[in-house]
Amino acid sequence: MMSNQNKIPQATAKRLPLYYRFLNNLHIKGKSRVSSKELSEAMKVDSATIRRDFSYFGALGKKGYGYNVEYLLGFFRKTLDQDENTPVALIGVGNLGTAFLNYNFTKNNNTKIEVAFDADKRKVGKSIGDIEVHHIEDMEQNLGDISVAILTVPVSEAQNITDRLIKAGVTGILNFTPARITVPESVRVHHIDLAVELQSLVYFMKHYPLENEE
Amino acid sequence: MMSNQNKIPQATAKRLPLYYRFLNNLHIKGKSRVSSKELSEAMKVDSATIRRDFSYFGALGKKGYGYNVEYLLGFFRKTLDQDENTPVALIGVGNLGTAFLNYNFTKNNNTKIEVAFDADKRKVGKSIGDIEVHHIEDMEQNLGDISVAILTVPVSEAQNITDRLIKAGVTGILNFTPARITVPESVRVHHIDLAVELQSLVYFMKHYPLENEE
DNA sequence: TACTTGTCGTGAAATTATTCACTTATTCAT
DNA sequence: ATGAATAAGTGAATAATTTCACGACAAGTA
Ligand SMILES: NC(=O)c1ccc[n+]([C@@H]2O[C@H](COP(=O)([O-])OP(=O)(O)OC[C@H]3O[C@@H](n4cnc5c(N)ncnc54)[C@H](O)[C@@H]3O)[C@@H](O)[C@H]2O)c1
Ligand SMILES: NC(=O)c1ccc[n+]([C@@H]2O[C@H](COP(=O)([O-])OP(=O)(O)OC[C@H]3O[C@@H](n4cnc5c(N)ncnc54)[C@H](O)[C@@H]3O)[C@@H](O)[C@H]2O)c1
Repeated sequence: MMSNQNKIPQATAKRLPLYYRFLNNLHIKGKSRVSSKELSEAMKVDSATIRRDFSYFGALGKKGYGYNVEYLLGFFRKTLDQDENTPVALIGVGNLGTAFLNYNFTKNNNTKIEVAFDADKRKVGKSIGDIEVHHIEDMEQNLGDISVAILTVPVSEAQNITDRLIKAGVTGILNFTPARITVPESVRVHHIDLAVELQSLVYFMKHYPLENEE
Repeated sequence: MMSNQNKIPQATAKRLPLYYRFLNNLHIKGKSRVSSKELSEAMKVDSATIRRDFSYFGALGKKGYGYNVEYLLGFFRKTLDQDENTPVALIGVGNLGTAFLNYNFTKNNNTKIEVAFDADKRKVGKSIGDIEVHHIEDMEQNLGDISVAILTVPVSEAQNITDRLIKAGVTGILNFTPARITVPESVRVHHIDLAVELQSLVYFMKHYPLENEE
């Protein structure tokens, strides 16, 4: 079962949480049946890609019928380990960090920020979105066994904090700073570079003109 | 005046703003020469990929020497149209929207949020990060000829606001809502789905141990 | 000058991802 | 029951991207 899991293409794996959320929404709306075509229109992913993605996990649907929403949802809940909660730490309670604390990824989601750190004493001791802000100096004492961190500190602090996080046992970092941080092979980093995203959107608009109106 | 054939691969185009920012930083630091290997280590992009990416624009380097930082930077400045400013509108001045307004993508960047809209009268009339917040009802009157929008409204409003943006002439949207919005062929949407990013990081940590990607 | 070193640019190979298009199982209407 | 419609699952084709690995050439050195 586990060796099978490793065979799933990364591109597929990245879409799984999206599938899960849409199925959950369909389930909440009371829909019991759905086709790859419907999913395709809702999620803007080609229907063949959806069928292909699902097929890596076996035959989850029925020919001529489609997919049973509840069954599929249950399958993905297990696959995405939605039953165990994953605690997350947030470092840097500034503009972005505060936004994340207030939002806290609560809906359809097993991830939750459980602790936050900042270097600014005016922020320490406060609670934002029910999460207490600790001083960064006490990070190691307050991390517990959390292995996932969201990094929203100034770029100049990014590598230094990263090193400390890794020493403290963190193995996954969602990095919002523009720094391309250096980590050992055993640590996974996903970069979300908002300035790059905006610039690249503008570049595509200018250089890859799209068809006009359907 | 623009857009030669779609010669440049999309994967390459997405990395261009990253290259630009790093070159700019090197230039500021007074570095005049750089190799693909150095760039690779700093940006965590394979050196062959960097050379390949650059080569789509011609022979920008010198064998045995590397790249001249100033020349390369100037080249990408033109390529990325860094000399013309691109005004951006932000819709939804909530947690995320406020963070973006305060930050405003100012450094090394030709994009700037110039106007913001919200439905909440308590927010209208205020200025955040020097950007005035207008009422969403007056959006069309205050958009001017802005063609890029950042969407940070509640998911339930996403499609409705999108339709209005497009009618008002917007052709590019950076969508932070979980909604997969429907747009005509002529409009480009980049989705940044933060909950999906976090969940997918966790999935990769659990199922792809000891490998690094991106 | 001649030799050594460094590094680009790029064909070719490898890998990864998407899409086509067809077979087959199932449902549904009559 | 029967036939038409539907839609999954998938082999094969195609497309996109990355990576290998090497020839060529500039720069530095003695
Ligand atoms: N806000 C945005 O819209 C935006 C957009 C793109 C990128 N970013 C990046 O995200 C990061 C955060 O941005 P922001 O706007 O929230 O910045 P911010 O300055 O508002 O917040 C940074 C926070 O980190 C804290 N901090 C500083 N040093 C620290 C340390 N050593 N340990 C712990 N906390 C420390 C500060 O006290 C502050 O609260 C930055 O790297 C920025 O470049 C932000
Ligand atoms: N904040 C996060 O960390 C986070 C993370 C992931 C996704 N998101 C998504 O980003 C979006 C914004 O999140 P947020 O936390 O900033 O939400 P928020 O509720 O804090 O902000 C939404 C803002 O939009 C305004 N608004 C409501 N209806 C509007 C309308 N019709 N026109 C204009 N403005 C309108 C509200 O007044 C509010 O100020 C949401 O769709 C959310 O799902 C946010």
